[in-house]
Amino acid sequence: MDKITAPRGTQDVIPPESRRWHELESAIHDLAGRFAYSEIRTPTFEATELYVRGVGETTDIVEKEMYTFLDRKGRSLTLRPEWTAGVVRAVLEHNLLAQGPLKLYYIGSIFRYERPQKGRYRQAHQFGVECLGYADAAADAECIQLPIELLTRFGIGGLRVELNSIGCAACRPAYRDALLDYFRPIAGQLSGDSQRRLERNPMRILDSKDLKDKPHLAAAPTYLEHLCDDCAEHFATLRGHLDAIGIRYAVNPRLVRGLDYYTRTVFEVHSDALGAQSTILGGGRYDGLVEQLGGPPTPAVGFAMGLERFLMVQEQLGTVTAPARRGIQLVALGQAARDRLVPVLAGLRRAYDGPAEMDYGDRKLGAQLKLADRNGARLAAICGDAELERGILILRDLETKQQREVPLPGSTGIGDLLTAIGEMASAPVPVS
RNA sequence: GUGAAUGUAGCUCAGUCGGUUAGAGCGCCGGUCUGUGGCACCGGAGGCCGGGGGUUCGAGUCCCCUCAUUCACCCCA
Repeated sequence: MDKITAPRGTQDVIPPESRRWHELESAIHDLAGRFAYSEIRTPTFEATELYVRGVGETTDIVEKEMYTFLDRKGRSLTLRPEWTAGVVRAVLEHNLLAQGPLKLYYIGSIFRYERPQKGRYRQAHQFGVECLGYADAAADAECIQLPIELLTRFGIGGLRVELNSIGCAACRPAYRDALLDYFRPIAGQLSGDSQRRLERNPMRILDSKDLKDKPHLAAAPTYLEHLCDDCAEHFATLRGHLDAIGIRYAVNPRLVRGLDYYTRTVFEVHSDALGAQSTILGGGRYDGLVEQLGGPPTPAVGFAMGLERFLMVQEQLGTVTAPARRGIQLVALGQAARDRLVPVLAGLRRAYDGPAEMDYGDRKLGAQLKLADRNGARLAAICGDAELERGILILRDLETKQQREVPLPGSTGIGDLLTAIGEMASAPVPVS
């Protein structure tokens, strides 16, 4: 029989790697809080129709990447390929916009049926925010600053921040016509993909990497020349904000993004450390989406960041720090000592603010100290027959090798032991 | 969906022209050291050589199929 393995494009997060995930998630919750975002959790699957309408019928996501299935009653459901549509659905369902602007963040899985490669998986994880109800460019600036703060906090540099504006419903038709005027006469020289894009979604030709298309892109009309007054002013204001905040970016007139709902601001952050899938996060403004999904006209802006990619970049560019020694390992020599230490261990786990561990096997002293070392404990508390008889524990600092004796805690509680542990664990670590 | 590379111990990898009992390093367990970790030395456990079929006296090695992984294309996080 074949071994059962994780499905294609999925991954197990196992120790010690899981620690890095936990640290990242903690930082995300902290940072989102500082920016005054509240967490939202939506279902892992939604009605297929939501994504078709929300993400756009002509997008790759909807055309070929969705995990869609029928449930037992024949309803078409789809595993979440991105968060925004589901978040907006939930916001409307609970009428959350009735109370004014709304700032939400999410963290969790997305699913896309794609061929896996470096930085791309069938189940991936994203952190993102949706800032609903603000048309002002300050909201756009906030959505760019937030993820960059996160990257900075993890010591990740060397990033490219790209920015563009892709206009609004007012100016898009004119720009679309300009694009068509430019590309139609040369359609025969474009790649097959781009020829198809020409009628359905001509803006997508702009970010083609096909060698047949590239020569024609440089001279193509850019949206920046066709923005309406309002869009141009919004873009200028945003650029002013980013300068004032101290965020460096490059305007990329060919940045368009693959989801239909974007308006005005679009941005991406890239890292060279990622290989071909260099986007670590992307986002933009989507002023029409809420209305399109049946809600009131509501300006909105947000971003989504790939956690796998974040961790991958961090590993290469950031400072992945080894955890400091922490906690205590109880070392019991023999069954009697082990029995005696069970309540001590239980007490430590109630009152001591650090990992408290004990080997339940019959390993000898050396082996248990090795275990303590590997577990990253700062202290070991040794107890064998001699110590039982004397009613003491030997506390050993695994860093400095200093030892001292403390009374074996009895029914009176572990206060003295805690004090001793605190004193020893705060001793300076010799620099090696 | 297309293309290429790679699948041998928990991990990273050797394995000659097809040849008899498949190796190393790291890790793990034990010993040297009856109760003091990291170092050193010694020993041990651990393998359907991804799976199936074929060629051959004989296959980890050659051929076919299949599965998986990786990288790239498309596109995205």
